[in-house]
Amino acid sequence: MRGLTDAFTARGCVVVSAADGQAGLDAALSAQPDLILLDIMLPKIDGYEICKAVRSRGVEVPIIMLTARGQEADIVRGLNSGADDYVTKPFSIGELIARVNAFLRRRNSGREKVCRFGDFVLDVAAHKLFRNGAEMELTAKEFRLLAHLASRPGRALTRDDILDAVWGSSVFVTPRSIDRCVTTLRAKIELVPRSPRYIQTIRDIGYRFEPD
Amino acid sequence: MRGLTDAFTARGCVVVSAADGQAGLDAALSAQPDLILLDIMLPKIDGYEICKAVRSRGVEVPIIMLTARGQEADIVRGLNSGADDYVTKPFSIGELIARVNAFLRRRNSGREKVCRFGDFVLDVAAHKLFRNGAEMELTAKEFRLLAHLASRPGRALTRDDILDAVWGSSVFVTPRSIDRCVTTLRAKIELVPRSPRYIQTIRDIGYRFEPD
DNA sequence: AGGCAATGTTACCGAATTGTTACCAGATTT
DNA sequence: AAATCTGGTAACAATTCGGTAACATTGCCT
Repeated sequence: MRGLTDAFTARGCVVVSAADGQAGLDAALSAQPDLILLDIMLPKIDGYEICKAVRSRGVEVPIIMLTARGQEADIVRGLNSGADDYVTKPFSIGELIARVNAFLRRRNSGREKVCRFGDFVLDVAAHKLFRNGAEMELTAKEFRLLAHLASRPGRALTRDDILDAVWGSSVFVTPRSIDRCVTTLRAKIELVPRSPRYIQTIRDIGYRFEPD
Repeated sequence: MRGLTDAFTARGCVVVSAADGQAGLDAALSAQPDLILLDIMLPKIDGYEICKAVRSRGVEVPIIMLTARGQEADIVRGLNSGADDYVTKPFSIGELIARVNAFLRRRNSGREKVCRFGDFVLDVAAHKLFRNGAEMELTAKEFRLLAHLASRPGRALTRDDILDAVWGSSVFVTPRSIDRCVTTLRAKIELVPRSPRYIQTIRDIGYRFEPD
């Protein structure tokens, strides 16, 4: 669909297109797009299967299906295989763009890549932490730990959970390594490390990140 | 639209419906729904305005618009005023439900379970207990005990059962440890620990948690 | 190879939690 | 009514847990 590609590139999007189902699936998994437009009628693998395959890999990116068929059963089937929206041909480019925007807007407002707390800004993508606009030095472990805590604000995280996410499930380290990392991290971000405001310890459980 | 209300209540949803735009706007802001179905053609205020009004209050709940009009311009306008999806009449209930599910599925990933009783809120995910909004300090054992009791309200739990769930099947402790923990827990949450309202003892058996 | 920073490990300390024991009161039984 | 049983609870003891300093190790850079 050259027309679609042109329309979106003209709007400043970066478009990756694929000729058939298998190629599209590979592209979806490797290119990590912000949104997927998926035609149902495809050579080799049909759109429903692609959709399921993508979702089964844990990819949660919005998927909008495009199809000539307008039967209710198809729509239901499409949405149930993991699509988020469904547009039937013929559709106008304008409508499609509006729907795409609706998803992108949502994503941008909801899951921002930066995380704010107190007078800190944590930019995960850039791997940087700022306090009042000034960049702070964090070690790799400290950063990952902070990012993981901050990504689940207000939730109690067990030591195992943290170990898994920050150190990786395969490595073996003493659970005390967490404490040590927490100590150094607190020394950098907490005003009073002895009575932490952000990284709270839950005795016998683990830690909890408390924004603001 | 009685048909819609019935269809969703039948599927276990709690439905709040409103007769006109103003009422709907009020309801949307006060009821804090998980999703809004919004008819465009409404008396008093039209759907686009409602949509903008809801969004301008910072409410980010998914909004699906329902309309008889299928013109591209209307669709674009709807999505641009903050709607996430747009369904044109006539539509089938099945399709609508599928679309609703697509949004709710997306939402449900970060669902938190809290447990309310009296003027307490027990937030297991955050590992916190609140009384009238004020956080209370509980020790790990107390918290686990309370969470276990509260997760089986109104049921008689044997000492063995509690020992297993809270202390773990592998550890060996005197059954009296339960009593001690119950005592300290009651001291914190019961108004009159001597005649407990929530944690009742069943002689010769164990305890029972009585919500409200 | 040497130096340096980051990270993991161990040990010790203090504090808080938790288990145990003992004693008491009320209920139940004989 | 006395004996007995069960649970509440206070007091004490033991244990556990997390903070942190000191030391060891790893890996990288020159």
